[in-house]
Amino acid sequence: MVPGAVWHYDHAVEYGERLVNTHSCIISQFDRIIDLSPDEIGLLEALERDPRSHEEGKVLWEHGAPVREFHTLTRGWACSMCLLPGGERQVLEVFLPGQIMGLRELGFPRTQSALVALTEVEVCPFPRQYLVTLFQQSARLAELLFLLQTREQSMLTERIISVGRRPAAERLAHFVLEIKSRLGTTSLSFEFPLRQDLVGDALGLSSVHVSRTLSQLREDGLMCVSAGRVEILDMDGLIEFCGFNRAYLEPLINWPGGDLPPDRQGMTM
Amino acid sequence: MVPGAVWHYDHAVEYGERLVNTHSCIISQFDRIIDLSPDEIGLLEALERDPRSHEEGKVLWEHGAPVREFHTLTRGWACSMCLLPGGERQVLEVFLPGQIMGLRELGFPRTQSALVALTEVEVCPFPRQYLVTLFQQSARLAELLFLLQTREQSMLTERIISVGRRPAAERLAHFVLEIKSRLGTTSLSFEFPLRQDLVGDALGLSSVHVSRTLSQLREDGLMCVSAGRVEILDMDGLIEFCGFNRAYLEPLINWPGGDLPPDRQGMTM
DNA sequence: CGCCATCTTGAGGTCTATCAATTTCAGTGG
DNA sequence: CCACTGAAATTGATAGACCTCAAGATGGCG
Repeated sequence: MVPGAVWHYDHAVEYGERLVNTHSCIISQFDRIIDLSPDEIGLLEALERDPRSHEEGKVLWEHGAPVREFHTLTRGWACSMCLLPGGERQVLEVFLPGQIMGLRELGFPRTQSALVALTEVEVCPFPRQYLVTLFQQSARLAELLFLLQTREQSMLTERIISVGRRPAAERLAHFVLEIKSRLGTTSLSFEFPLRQDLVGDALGLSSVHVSRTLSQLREDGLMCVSAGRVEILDMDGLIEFCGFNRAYLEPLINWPGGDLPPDRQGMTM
Repeated sequence: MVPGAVWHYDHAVEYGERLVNTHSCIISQFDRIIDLSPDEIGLLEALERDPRSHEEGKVLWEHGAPVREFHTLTRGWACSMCLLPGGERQVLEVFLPGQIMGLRELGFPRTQSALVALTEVEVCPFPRQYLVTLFQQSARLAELLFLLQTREQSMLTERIISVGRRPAAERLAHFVLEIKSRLGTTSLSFEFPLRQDLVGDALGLSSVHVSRTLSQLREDGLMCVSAGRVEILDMDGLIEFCGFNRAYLEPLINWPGGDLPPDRQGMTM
């Protein structure tokens, strides 16, 4: 980490259950992957220069809208979703603070999915063209964005595995463990503001079956999801139960810092 | 297109049913998205300098192997897949000629999935480090790679929609139409060298159910999949039936060529 | 001709969806 | 403080989609 950049990080405050940096949510995410120069930090700061609040349910863009801007998420939860002709929904991505939302849309003239706030959120819009600027001004940031997208992609492939091949209970367990891992919390109890119908739409299940299956997981002493919170009752049991391996959430640290790290792909949390 | 680059394209030959460029498979793909300079073409040519043939079934890398190199696919079909503890498989991506395989792995020290040849293939390996070089030497190529990844990502999200919310018949129809669109063939009959168990593993179905459902689609006069070929019997009917919209396969043309194109997101093929 | 992989077909069972009724609970106003 | 309200969650009953197991058909290939 660059010494001159330290001041960016020293105002972190306990915010709910997550350590949120008052200056830059994005940078603290990125900086875990590569060491950022002051110039690079300057470029990234432009990504969250314009904070705006929206209430739960706000549609930041519709499916099929022209792709004009992206948003960084600095507070709250959001998701991308599609509506099918028959009225079914499919949730594609769940966004947590520190993420840039909508990078996937960059390659298209019109959005491939809707973007919706799941809680009250704070987002910072920035124009599409700024990303092009960023690519031109810093090859390392281009790499960084690319790496972040590989992580997004791995979350999508892991979802395909869940929906394609895991039974409902394992799907739910895996989903919750992914969220926990992404939140970076070590606590066995954390906020989880997703309603059951939304979880169902993320995992290809009906809300009724989500309810039943969560009851089952509770009776089995694995986890308890209710009232906007998750309580992990048996961490090891859960990991074992759904075969969770957090490797797919861990892009390279200090890239491209040379050698491959030793095999860290354990089942540990 | 740059005049000096024309010679790269004038040796295209009819190869089976697809137009394959004898000089560079990759470049002809990329060049549809942005105009490439001679320098950029030179950089890209390094990606297919070292062609090698492999037989059907060859494992190019195992799940969990160190990420040391990527492969461009210049002939044949391949796929990425995961094996689950219970022995189930999930096919994640199907690769066709002209694609760089494994970019998704760049962000990780070890591969997140296996890479397997589905037919006899010709692939060109190149070292991981070369991508970093490429990012440093050309911001436009970095952008281009990023755009290609947004397309990969959209194929993954579309698969999530299929597996999560579409019944088996629509899943199969959508999958076949995606392949047809990606092959770029206008013919209603084309090669399709995927066995039914593999299709099932891509779509979260059992091979038995794939067989039954394909029979159904044949009886309904929509399409006929057999003996390594697809015959589309009723193109409009198929598109209507599964709600196929090829927009997610069409990244920006001549990016960043300025204005957004008019709404091309029709249901046309 | 026989062998093997692949595909097909049948029967029965499991998982999940759907529909509908009930409960819970936070918010609201009397 | 308590009834009223509406969204969300739970529960029960039934139906349907898909899976598994197993037997038979098909077709390429030595």
